[in-house]
Amino acid sequence: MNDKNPKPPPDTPDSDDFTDQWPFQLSDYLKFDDNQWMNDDFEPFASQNVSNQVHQASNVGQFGGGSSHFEGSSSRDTGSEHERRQVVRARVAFKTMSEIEVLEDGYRWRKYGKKMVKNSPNPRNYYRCSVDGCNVKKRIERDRDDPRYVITSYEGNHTHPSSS
DNA sequence: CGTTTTTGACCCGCGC
DNA sequence: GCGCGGGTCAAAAACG
Repeated sequence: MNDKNPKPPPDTPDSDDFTDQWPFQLSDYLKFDDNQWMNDDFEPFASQNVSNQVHQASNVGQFGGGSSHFEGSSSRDTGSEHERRQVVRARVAFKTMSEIEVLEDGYRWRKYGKKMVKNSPNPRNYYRCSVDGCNVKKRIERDRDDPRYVITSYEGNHTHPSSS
């Protein structure tokens, strides 16, 4: 299903223009679904309780790293102007085989949107960190080819300690 | 009571 | 210029 020539990732030289499009296709990430672990600096969270669900998270791909913090005040303007927020440079994709889409990672997430994927009865859930100051986003979607698989994508770095 | 969830509407970028 | 697609926010409701 993905034997087609994968488009070479632009690698995002230094442009922070990838506001809403991944350099690769999700399929590319799925490539290392349950095989490799390219941990770079990521914090392995789920290492505590994965007995029920089938584990096998995929891995993490960290690009750039670092420092990121998005500038801008914590308070958002009321639509007066477009705040140019610098997206954090951290994207992670996970493919997990579990009936539960919301895998516990030790953080509290607040759902802020649900969207139906076109051509697929699989809804896409958007989560955001509930902690004030932390702008980590989480996207959960089911594999359209294998509904039993769940694809979790993380964006950003947590700047707060985990609860448990 | 606080927080979260839920659904719809709205916005933005891009394509044609 | 308008439409499409995706993403986000917002208000109200549901829940602990």
